[in-house]
Amino acid sequence: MTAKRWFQTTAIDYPNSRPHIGTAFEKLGADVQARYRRMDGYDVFFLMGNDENTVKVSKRAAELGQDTQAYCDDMARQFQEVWKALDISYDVFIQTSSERHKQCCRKFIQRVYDNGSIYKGEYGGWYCEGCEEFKSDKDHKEHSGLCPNHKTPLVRRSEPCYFFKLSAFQDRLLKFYEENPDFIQPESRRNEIVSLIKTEGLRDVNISRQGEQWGIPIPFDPEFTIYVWFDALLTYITGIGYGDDAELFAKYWPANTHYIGKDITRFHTALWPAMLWAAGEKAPEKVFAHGFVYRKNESTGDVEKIGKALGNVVEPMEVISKFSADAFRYYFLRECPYPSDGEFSWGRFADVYNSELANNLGNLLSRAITIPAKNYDRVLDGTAQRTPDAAVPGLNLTNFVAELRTHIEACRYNVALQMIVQDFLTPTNQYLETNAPWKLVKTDKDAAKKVMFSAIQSLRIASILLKPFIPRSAEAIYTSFNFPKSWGDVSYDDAAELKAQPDDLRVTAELVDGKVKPLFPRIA
RNA sequence: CGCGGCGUGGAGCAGCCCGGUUAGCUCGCCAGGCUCAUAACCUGGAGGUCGUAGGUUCAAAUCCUACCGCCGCAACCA
Repeated sequence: MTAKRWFQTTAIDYPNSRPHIGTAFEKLGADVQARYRRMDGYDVFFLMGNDENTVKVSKRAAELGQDTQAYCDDMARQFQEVWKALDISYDVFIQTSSERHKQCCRKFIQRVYDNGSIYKGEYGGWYCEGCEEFKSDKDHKEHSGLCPNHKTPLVRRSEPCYFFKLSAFQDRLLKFYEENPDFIQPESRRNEIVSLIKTEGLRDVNISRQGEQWGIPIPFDPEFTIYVWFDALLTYITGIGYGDDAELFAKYWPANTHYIGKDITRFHTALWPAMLWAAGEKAPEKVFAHGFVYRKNESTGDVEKIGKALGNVVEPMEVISKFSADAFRYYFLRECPYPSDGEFSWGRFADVYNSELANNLGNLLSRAITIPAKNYDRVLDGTAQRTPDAAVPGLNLTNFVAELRTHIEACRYNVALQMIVQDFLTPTNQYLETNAPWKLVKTDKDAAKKVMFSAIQSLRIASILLKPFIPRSAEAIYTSFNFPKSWGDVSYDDAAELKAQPDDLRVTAELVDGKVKPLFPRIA
């Protein structure tokens, strides 16, 4: 019984440098979706990986005097170390240099060849004899026909190669976009691709390289290797058993969503479906192109693209080790809209962290734990079997959760988090302020108890709503009290109603001298 | 005329598609309250000719036109 399955992927990364915060942003957004779907009972398969069969990678390894495979394996280890530190809940991590991937690739390309969508031709381009490689038309234009490295004239050169008949799929693609308006998300990206294809059209693409040692040899002509893009996209199906596990493949394909960066939208929305069709497979259901994270230069105020050239790379580990994985997750998910672009600066990071995580959420938890601990010896007796009053009475919880779901499913994580904070957590703090249980307890201990019972119910709901975003902290909140349902089983629907529980509500959090350890210590 | 996005109080954003109460939110700033809590929390306040110029309309941040400025993509930069 697999009523609901959910197969999602992120783009696979070039391992020629360690992941930076922009790379992590993509994985984060995908991870929230995976966690959210799991809470909803989906059988989730989340695939990630590294794209290793490129000349750049073998060159980088050579620079370091390392064996290419050993270099790739080490980078794969380092990437996964970062993803694990960020609590990215992937199920499988594919290295394209793995033998399994290569074998499945060969099967795929052979099938496309047999189906007549690959032909041999000549590729012409601007070649630098010093670099021994082709330069792009852009390089040619920008450097007035000279090699950017050698400053020598580029020469026109052509060599035999294999082309994929992408142009043959143009009409089918346009029709597909029309019939599946959600295929490319967000909408702005869809418009971009559609107009691009309509105005410029699609050309056949060179999918081979000649005379390379590193890469996957083409089965029907081993003199050539498969061009990285053709091979990289195939990760999405070789990772779920294409070519060697028909059952697994049938279960998960077509993918529900590919999460990618906006720069590679055309590969995923034009080349990829066409490749699949050429091999007799279905296109994926959706491609979500997220925005980029830029770096705000704190001294000049300029917004810069992240890159080694500018020396402004921030590594995820730098943030994680200084603060926490959840702090990292929260900042990017709350501050940077996934469908468009966002910015990072340490100053802004501290602002968001302090105001929302420390002051609003963290402090609320501290208040909710300390008052029962001090005045009721941790136990709110008489609350068993009773349904608490709403701490946020004006809010229709059912509608609220439904609206949050809509935002999460559309990857508007920033909007969802804003709603949780502004429409739920802040009002809960206001509720405490209005009812002042610390004062009320002196005159009416039972009334004060009811207030706390309601406030703590808000924390139960908030922790569930926050679970996909900041899993560890959400768990810490939930397990600070004896809520009956086990943390692993909670779903978003559990947040949609105020719930009674069999036992009296009790504070189970660990206390030191009657105090809780702050969930998010303020950044000074 | 390559494609796309953006320009709203000091900073960051929402609102615009489907024009109409005192233009909303977060941070910062100022004043007050509270003291359970992580110098946290709550209330109030100052601060905006909604890029510019026209147009449509009883009415425009919201629709139309032109212009200015910033940014991204342009088929191996997440």
